[in-house]
Amino acid sequence: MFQRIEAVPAYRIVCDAIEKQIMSGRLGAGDQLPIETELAEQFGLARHTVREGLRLLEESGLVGREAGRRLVVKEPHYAELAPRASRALIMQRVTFEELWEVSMSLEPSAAARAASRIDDDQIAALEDNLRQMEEELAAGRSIIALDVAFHTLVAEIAGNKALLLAREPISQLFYPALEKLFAHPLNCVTGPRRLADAHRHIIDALKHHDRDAAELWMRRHMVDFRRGYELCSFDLREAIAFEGA
Amino acid sequence: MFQRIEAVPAYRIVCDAIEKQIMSGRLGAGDQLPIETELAEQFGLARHTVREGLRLLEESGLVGREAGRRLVVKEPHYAELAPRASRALIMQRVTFEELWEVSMSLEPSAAARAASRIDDDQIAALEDNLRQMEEELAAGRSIIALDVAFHTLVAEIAGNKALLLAREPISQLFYPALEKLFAHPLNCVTGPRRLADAHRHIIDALKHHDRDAAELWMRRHMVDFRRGYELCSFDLREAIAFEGA
DNA sequence: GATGTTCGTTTGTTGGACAAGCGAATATTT
DNA sequence: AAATATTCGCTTGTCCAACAAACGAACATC
Repeated sequence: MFQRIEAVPAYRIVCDAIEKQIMSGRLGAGDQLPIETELAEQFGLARHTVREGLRLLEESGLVGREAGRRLVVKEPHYAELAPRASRALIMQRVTFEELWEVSMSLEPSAAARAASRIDDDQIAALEDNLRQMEEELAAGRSIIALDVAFHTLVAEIAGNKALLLAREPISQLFYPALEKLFAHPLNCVTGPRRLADAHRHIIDALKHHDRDAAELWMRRHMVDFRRGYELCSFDLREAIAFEGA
Repeated sequence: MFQRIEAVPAYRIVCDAIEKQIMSGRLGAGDQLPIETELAEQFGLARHTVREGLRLLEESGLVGREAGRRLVVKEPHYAELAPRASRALIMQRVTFEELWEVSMSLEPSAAARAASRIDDDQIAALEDNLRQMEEELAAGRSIIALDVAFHTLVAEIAGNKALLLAREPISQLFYPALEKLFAHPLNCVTGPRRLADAHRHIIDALKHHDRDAAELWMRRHMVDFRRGYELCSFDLREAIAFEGA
């Protein structure tokens, strides 16, 4: 007969109100928010209550602090949204197989699209990534961060904001998976080598604006990744490990 | 020569500290957090500072309030993470084309996977969704929410947590796109009808555990969606409109 | 022209305080 | 005895008042 009532604390209303101003365009990226005392006065609340609302906004990525100073409205960036999503997936004990399946859908088509749109600067950025990778490889250091960065670069070149946002949390989670893979004796030498070679092929395809080749090599690259995982007898259905830092 | 220094406010340290406890498993989903005064004592901070940290945690979805009472640790759910991501995409003025492209990668493979795993209860849920849709259709009401729900159902049946998280923000944004589409005279009648028919075909394929048919029909369904958009001479590269509520 | 001083502004932090909602225990009524 | 009312303690949400630290700007000094 009556609807469920749930009280909304004032600090949440503050957050929603400011968010609404932002989403409606009355506050745009770069604009400064009024100072806390002024907000408190406008809302008719204590400064502290307003501050709690601002913390909510801050964590949602809509506003940011500029070097300890006044809060400014921001466009949330996929790189800030991703960690939260990654955390959620870890807590839900996502498996390698799940991550791989989604990447298998997204990465090849990202490569294909990137092939159509890539320009010289972007080619240079990819080449640079590969060069650094070769250096680290020669020095016997880890290339995992560079690998994750490479794939993000390709996705950025593809120029699809939805794709970028969708794939980043997943991409980040390959970090621990790759670490595990390259720590295994069966893969610690050939694995990174094959990875760099695949990136070489992908870059070549992108350079020639060859959609099909880019897609194909990306697909092979992903399949190879999974095969390496299986070769080491890792369980594809086991939860991805927690990455400490 | 020296690294950049940036002061970290205490409330953020509080957030990070508690988050670390959660991610390390020392605090698991369902556990209650200590009360605010106790946290303040342990951290050696004022209660208010701790509260601000808790607001950050709250917005990140790691803790939640149970009916105004004590905070409990939660597993962030994709349905809570999605709105933030959707907002980010709207602010970045994501286009229909971008959303469609990603969905074109994700939805068909989700359907294929769902075909392998679907059980009777899930079939019933889909059938129920379609039945409701037919009702709304007959009553001349909007079927948009049911359409979005249908696709989310299929993704849930696919049983891939990473997929679910990746697609939901995008799926949500088709809401305004569909509204625009079905408001157009060219599509307000045939559009919803074709949509329901496609869902019928998809359900049939899923029922028979026919991966290929499910994938094919989902793909056709998506292509049809785009075609409808083009038919109405809508600009695929225009930013998706802001959805008020 | 570079460095130091002063000062107002704004945020981060603290302390103490109180009302309201909730759970549990206890008292009261029928 | 069962249902209802009262009381009480706990915890959160909110408020008020205050101060330290960082910053920007204007000004003074060397």
